[in-house]
Amino acid sequence: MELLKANVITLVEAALEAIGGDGKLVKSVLQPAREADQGDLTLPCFPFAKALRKSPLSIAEELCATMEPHESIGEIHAVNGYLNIRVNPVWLAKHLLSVGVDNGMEKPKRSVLIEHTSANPNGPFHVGRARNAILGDTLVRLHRLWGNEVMAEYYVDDMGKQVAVLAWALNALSREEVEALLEGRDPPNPLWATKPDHQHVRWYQAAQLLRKESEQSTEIEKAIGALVHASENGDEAVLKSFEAAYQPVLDGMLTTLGRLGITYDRFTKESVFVTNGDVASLMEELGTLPISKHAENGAQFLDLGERGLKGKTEFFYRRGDGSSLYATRDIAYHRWKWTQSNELINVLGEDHKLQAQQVGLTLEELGERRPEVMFYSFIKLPEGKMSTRRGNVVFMDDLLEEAKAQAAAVVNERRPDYDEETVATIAEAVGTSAVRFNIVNVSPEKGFTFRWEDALSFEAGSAPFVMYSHTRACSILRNVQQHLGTNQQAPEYTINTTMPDGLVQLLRTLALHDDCLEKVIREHRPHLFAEYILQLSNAYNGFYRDCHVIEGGEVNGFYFAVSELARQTLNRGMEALGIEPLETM
RNA sequence: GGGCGUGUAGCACAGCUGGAUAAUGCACCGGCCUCCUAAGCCGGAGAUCGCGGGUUCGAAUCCUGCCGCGCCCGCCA
Repeated sequence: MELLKANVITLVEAALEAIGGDGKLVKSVLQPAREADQGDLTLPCFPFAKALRKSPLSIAEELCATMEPHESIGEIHAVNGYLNIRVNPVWLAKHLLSVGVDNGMEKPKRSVLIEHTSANPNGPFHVGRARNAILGDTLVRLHRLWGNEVMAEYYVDDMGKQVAVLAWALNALSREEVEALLEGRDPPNPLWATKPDHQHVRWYQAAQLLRKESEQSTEIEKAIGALVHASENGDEAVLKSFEAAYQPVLDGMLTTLGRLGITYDRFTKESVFVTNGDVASLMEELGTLPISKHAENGAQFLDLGERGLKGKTEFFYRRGDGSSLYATRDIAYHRWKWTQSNELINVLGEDHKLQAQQVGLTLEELGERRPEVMFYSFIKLPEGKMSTRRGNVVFMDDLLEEAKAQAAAVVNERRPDYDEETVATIAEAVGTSAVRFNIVNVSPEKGFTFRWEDALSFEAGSAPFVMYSHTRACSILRNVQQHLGTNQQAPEYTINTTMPDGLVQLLRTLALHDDCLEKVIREHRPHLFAEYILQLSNAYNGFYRDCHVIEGGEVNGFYFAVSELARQTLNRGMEALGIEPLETM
């Protein structure tokens, strides 16, 4: 609890000095207590034992006796060599109700460019791709909650082989040919008959089949190769035809993402850096670097082994035919990004680790900084890796439909009096929130296996659990407003000196909000904030159990103020996690 | 073969800038709706923290060796 630490650290330092210790050590040793019943802060006294020639137990006891009192300190105890400090709930309540959950840390306003999703626009969004978008969007929202200015950017790969395949197929194959080729596969879900991503992907899949298995595969490969080559040389007609091919697909993907509340501030096309000459001049500049070398056929690479890269150290940035590679364009893109913002964060799959390192090292070689990267592991199905080709994918559109249907069943069961429209609204919010939460809730670097029963769990530890706590707080607000009638003035209150356990726990949890958010922003680990919001909901439920805001026809002003602070904090936190804060459910 | 990551209760997952009794959810056992929404609350049971060594007053956490799993090691994107 940074708030308490800031208030008591000088007292602890003074106490340690008074018994002959080095006060400067306190700063690094004084830490949040591990268990809530130990207190809020703890000072393990073991590190001081040697210098003071005393046992940690007696040091803790001496410190306990020496410490000056402070209004922020509720209790202080020496236990087993630890000095445990518990916050004074009255002081904490006063602080929280006057300045809010702000813990007093400095928050210099930063401007951050976060690039995420950036999926190839060649087919519908599937759950495997979703981790990037959900983590990225959550990171964007968390930064905004912290007060940073954020640009959320989608880098559109509009000139690679994948787009070329799509463009070629849409041009060369008729609907009948496509359907004939795909016969025997799962037919497309009729629900998405008008969604272009689900439609156009059929052409892409048919083309992939032809490339692999047909007799004309070499000619097809040649045709596609020519398109790729033309696009890399900035051929405007080809780039236009690419755009015509991918844009409807991208739009379809964005519709799906929009349903999850994921939006972007800007789309930047890869081809821009080819057509505007940035890539060409970049390659010139790279060629002047001392670590740049030539291959036999004229291709060029940097030898990054000299910069500490292990394993394969040659990083090719120019092909033998003089054209650029994806990574080259990525470097040009990053140079441009540095002109847009002074802080860059990329959300990338673990398969991009090597390339991110190559790009990062190259940027440093050019005198730029390397961007920060949040890596995540892939989502797989219980049956194994997700693959469009083998047909074991879960499309996000299907998942969201299923989530909504299951949520609707729960609502119908629990609230039989709700009308159809209300049920639909709640079900949509619960479904999408549950899906998002299921994914942000686990640490990104951990492998993730998608399971329907987990994604659609509506119990404790899920988004609906959080949503439910929030609706309770909303319900209290409504009841209080009704109680106050036309006089909407919030009731006066004094802070009780004795507080039920649930209330104290809620106050302590609220006090941790900024500590957690600060860490999450610093380390790019959104799941920690998800865990915090779960804790906060749990704490609110405890408060709800112990403290009746309206009792005997009277509104308890103090309880109401705490309930409102919790409601607002929950609400903002939910927004930051992409959980829809419903008022009733 | 090399690099990076990961391994914690039946399942899932937190903790990993070293600190006390390893947190949480699911599943399991028991209790709570004349009282602000029971999608909730309270209690119980369940863990050789992958295995072996080392550093330390103290190791799930740091170092090291082994084992399992994932990803990467294209003049692809």
